[in-house]
Amino acid sequence: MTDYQYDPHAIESRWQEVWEREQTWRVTNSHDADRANNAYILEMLPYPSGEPHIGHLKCYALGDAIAHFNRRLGRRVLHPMGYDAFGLPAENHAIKTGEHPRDSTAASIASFQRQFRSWGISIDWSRELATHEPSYYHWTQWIFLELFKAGLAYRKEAAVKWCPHDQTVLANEQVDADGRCERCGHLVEVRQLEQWFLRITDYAERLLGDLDTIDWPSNVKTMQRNWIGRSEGAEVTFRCEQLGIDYPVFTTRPDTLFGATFFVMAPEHPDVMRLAEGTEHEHEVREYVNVALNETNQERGNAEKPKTGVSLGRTVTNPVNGEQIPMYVADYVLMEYGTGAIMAVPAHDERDYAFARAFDLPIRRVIAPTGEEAEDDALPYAGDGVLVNSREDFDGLPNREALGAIVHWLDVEGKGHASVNYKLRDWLVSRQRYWGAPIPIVYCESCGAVPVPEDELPVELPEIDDYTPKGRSPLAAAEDWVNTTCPSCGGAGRRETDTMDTFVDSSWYFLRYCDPTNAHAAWDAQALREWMPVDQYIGGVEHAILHLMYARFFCKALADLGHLDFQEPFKALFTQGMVTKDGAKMSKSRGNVVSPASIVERVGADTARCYILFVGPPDQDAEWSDSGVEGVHRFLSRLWRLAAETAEAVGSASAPLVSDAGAQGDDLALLRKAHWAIEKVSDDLRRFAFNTAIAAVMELLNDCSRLRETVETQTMRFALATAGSLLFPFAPHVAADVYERLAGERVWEAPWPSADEELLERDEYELVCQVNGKLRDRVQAATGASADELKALCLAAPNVQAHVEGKQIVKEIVVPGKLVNLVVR
RNA sequence: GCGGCGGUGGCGGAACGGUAGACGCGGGGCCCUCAAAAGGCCCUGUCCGAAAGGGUGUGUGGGUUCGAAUCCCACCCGCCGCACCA
Repeated sequence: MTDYQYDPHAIESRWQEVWEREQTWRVTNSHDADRANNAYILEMLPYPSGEPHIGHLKCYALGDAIAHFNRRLGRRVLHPMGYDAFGLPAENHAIKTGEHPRDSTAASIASFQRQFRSWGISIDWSRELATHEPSYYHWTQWIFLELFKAGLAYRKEAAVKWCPHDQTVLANEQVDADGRCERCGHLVEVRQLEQWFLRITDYAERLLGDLDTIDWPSNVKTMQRNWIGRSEGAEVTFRCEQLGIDYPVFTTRPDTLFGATFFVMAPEHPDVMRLAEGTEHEHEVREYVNVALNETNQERGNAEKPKTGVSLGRTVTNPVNGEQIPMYVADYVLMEYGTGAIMAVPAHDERDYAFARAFDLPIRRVIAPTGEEAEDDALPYAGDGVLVNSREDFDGLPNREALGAIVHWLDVEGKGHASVNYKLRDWLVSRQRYWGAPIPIVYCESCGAVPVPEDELPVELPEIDDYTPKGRSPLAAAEDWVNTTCPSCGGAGRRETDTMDTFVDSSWYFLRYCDPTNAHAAWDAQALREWMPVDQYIGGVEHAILHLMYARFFCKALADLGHLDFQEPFKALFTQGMVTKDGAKMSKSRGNVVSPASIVERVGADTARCYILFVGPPDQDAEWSDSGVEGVHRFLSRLWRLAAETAEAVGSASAPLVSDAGAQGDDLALLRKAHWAIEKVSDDLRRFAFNTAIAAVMELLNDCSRLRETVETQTMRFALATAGSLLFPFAPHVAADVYERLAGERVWEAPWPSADEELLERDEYELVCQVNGKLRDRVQAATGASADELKALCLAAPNVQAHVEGKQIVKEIVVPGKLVNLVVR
């Protein structure tokens, strides 16, 4: 017999050439196709920087398994690939080296393409896109203008987060908890600047409610809910009589209104200086505000910090009782939440209590605990109870009831109304950077901000020499480009020089894949109907808030504008866990990076892909282990060798594969194992349990090895071909090779195998015999045996007798097909 | 503090309320070999025992059940997200 040696590189390049040449994974749009038989499987598109890392390998190995499984089930599968090519890293690289971002991005994209091919990912390359190409951002700009025309994109001056290092503004979501820039780690400052915003807050309620309609991991949904931060309460108006100004506040506790003893405004509140002006506090207030504004959010956000603030020397009227209560400015009140001003109820709020103690302000209890908590007379008291010290008609009411009654009363009096508040802020999308899609707006002295006409799109990025940010967009230096004519009046105009946040680019790319080469529109509605929404989206949990929220928002906004007929872009989401090494995230600084290229070089793509799926549940973090990789490599080697030897013994692979239920002995046992594996792998694939699916194929192969000498060649042929067929979604090259050798066919053209019921059924099984719930023996039982027969079998088992002897059987549990449990005393 | 997820051998991890530890790694023994590599076979939670077998064992303590890693209650620990959000 020939001495066979598994050679992954030869096998992998051979099959990759076939797939390349025949464009095997290409799908066409077919208008009469049944949507239910189409599947859109999508992994988050990579940001092309340097080379792909292990996380990419995991993501695409995972998605590819799902894509292949769906194809083998007979579905038409859309499985495209693209690149999120705009962004700061390429631009920072350009600042450092002078290399055009387009060139460094192109080099990185080429590296990603090479590696995706070398991994054998089943991509429809005809739909490939990159967000920095004018043919793509043409439509990013078009979407922006659609939003602009609908009033969903607007410009306003606002206190914005500014990164002094990157010299650009950031979205709230791009500032981390320490108040640092997510990209470069520098402390972020607050600046008042004119910026472009997208009105995502209009969609807060729908973004929240529709979470219930999608099949997403609960932790991602929770993160989105937290981020949207909905709270119910009331907006209540407090009037400053001295200046004749109304100050609405948002409160979730209108039931405590009678306990409001002072009023606090955020340092950023535009009226703070006006209020203090001319009072003896003016100077002190000015100093306090200056200090507060220079503090980081983290400093201000520290709950342990003693409360600070300054009196404004004014009062407002508490609308429920007409009391004049003093006004303060304090940094514990945030401008971005609610109205930037609060009513303070020290008796029932910890922060207000701390402030009241520090400033010696009155504390009035308006809720008294009842029942078990009646003993609790400590303040502040945030629990429920009955109203006291309020008004006769409210006193004595349970506070939850009083809340509604008070809001109703305020409404009637015109002093307030029920209200819902959200933490979610509008999305700041303008960036003072070069490497992004230009915002297609022209400013005109007489017409204002004018959209660039559709037939002039795309507004292409001009060539510039200096990418260094100087507090304004580098695009401003391209004078020829900036100076243009107003599309509206034909007079002199200046182009918007800011570019869009790259999250705008990635908020709609999944739509473009459906119709990627359309030169006349972003997409054709019919093309979208064939594929959208995405059946299965796959990516890292780090995008739980930003990307996934923005994409949902785009979908809803575009649907409202009549461009889409669905509300949610991603029906199902799967978030993969990280790949760690030595217990930590891989990073260059730690020096624990494992490059996919080096693994593929050493053991081949099939082993790399299989290992990363085998190591554990894909949604959990996985520790990289070189010896674990070797184990998987041994498994694939054994499979391939045994298949090659068996193929040689069979001679011709053209005969049909047979699994005859009439087989006997070891042949029957091996066939059964094969059918068991079919059942197991199919089931596991449906629930993304790739690790146990691969383990099942390993078990099948172990049986093949063990029974190699004793079974018929045709039995072995069937078992090994089945192993190859089942392994195809995970290790496509070696699986295709094995299957071709044994079955003479292309495995991806063969339907997914189905288990033979007759072979799954056994005429005998191992009956577990328990006494008092403890395993005491196992005996062979016939499949159809009655409960009485099973009980008798169990009683006859020697080790059962030993434990039943001399005792009384008080209960018998018989689970046919499983076990008998005898309860004795 | 609030919310989510998790805790099983030396390690990664399996287990519809029904044989805990599949599969893989690591470890041990053996075969093949002049030798090694590669490959193959067997053993491998723990304690008692020569073995048969028995005890014990899924973070801790209770509970439900004939039977609990799994369900319920309380707690401990770890990870992730949010957090002066009015």
